[in-house]
Amino acid sequence: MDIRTRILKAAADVYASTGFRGATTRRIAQEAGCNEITLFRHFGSKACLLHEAVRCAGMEIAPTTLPDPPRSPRAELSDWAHRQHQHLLEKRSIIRTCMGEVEEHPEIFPTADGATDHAALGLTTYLAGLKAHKLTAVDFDEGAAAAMLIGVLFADAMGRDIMPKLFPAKPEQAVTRYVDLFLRAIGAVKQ
Amino acid sequence: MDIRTRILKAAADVYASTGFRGATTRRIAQEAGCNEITLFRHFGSKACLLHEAVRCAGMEIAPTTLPDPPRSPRAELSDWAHRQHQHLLEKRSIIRTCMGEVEEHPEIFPTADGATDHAALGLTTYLAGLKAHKLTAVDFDEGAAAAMLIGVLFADAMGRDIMPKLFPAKPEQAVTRYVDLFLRAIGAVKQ
DNA sequence: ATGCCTTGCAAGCATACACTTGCATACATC
DNA sequence: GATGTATGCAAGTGTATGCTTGCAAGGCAT
Repeated sequence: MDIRTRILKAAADVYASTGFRGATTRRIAQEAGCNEITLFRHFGSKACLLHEAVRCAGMEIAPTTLPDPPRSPRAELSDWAHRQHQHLLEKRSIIRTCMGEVEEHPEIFPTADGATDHAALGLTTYLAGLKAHKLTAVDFDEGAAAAMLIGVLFADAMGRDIMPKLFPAKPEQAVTRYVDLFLRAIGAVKQ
Repeated sequence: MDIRTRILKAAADVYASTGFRGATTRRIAQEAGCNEITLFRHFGSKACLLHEAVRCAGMEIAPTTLPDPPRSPRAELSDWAHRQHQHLLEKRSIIRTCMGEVEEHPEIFPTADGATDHAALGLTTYLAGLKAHKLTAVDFDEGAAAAMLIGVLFADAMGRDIMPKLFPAKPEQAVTRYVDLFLRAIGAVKQ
């Protein structure tokens, strides 16, 4: 692997587990298996390195999309939710660290082009499509509904390892149940 | 105010905005308006001080309870949800910091006696009561439902200031909509 | 072979940190 | 008045950190 890539990965890992202050240049260099100076030669400063490392770590996402003409809400939403949850679960460490430091280092937080915003937009559009195609029996606010589904997926992925009482079920089972509840909440027509 | 209390409050504030490493004894002392040594004389070490400060900051909670024989699900759940959300919103800073550092400092994270666990238990019990009293039209998993409502309240409170696209509505309006969706999800009987 | 480019090594610098020591000052209780 | 207790001030210790400097070793193209 390229040394630059190795450094970026090491920086993201160390940052995820120790935060900005804890991610010392010495430790990142050790984790990357290179000399400390090489970091500075490549990225100039610790701040620039971490900034880019977090940006790249967030960019690895393969954004799951929902079909444009919705056909089978249950199947499509279930598939989408499981993928989103899986992704959040894998990245939970760096996401939690980023969120914990967003007030001190807002510039390091991937905001506008973040995956979550993208996911929210996609889901909202999909839900609007559901209504347009008469696949729901009741009226509801797409924005609130999207926030609700994404919210519970997010909270579950962030909290299940540290608050096991709140999320006792296994990940896949839990997500399936969330989707079930969600479908009923938006009055999805059974197929 | 007692100096000990002042120090604890200052420690919690500084910790909430800068994390464990960022919460230097100098800055805490400055924030508390006392000498740095006083911290050590009272609490022995920075770790002990922060541990107790976070514990106390989390303990300030006035845990909102749900009525035992449920009567009006919409009114009761709405009231409860708004209170929970308000509380999470007020404490979002320290909660985010705690979550971001839970892997590095698990001992500082208020777990078992935490408010969230308590809230989850109370809500689960309430939902079971709803089913027992035939106030719901469909069957559902109380645990998953509780996680869903708490999850979205949590995600909203943690994320609305840093991901405004995901949570565009005003807090109270958003919570009301979550509760509406939730009531439909659990098939709550209209009253 | 020469020169360039990347990387490594050793050492160091200025700063900040947690924490300690010694001493002085106030205040309250006896 | 004497004594103990809580707090403050000044100074310092050892360590860690971000970052720099100087120099050498290796690969690679000309």
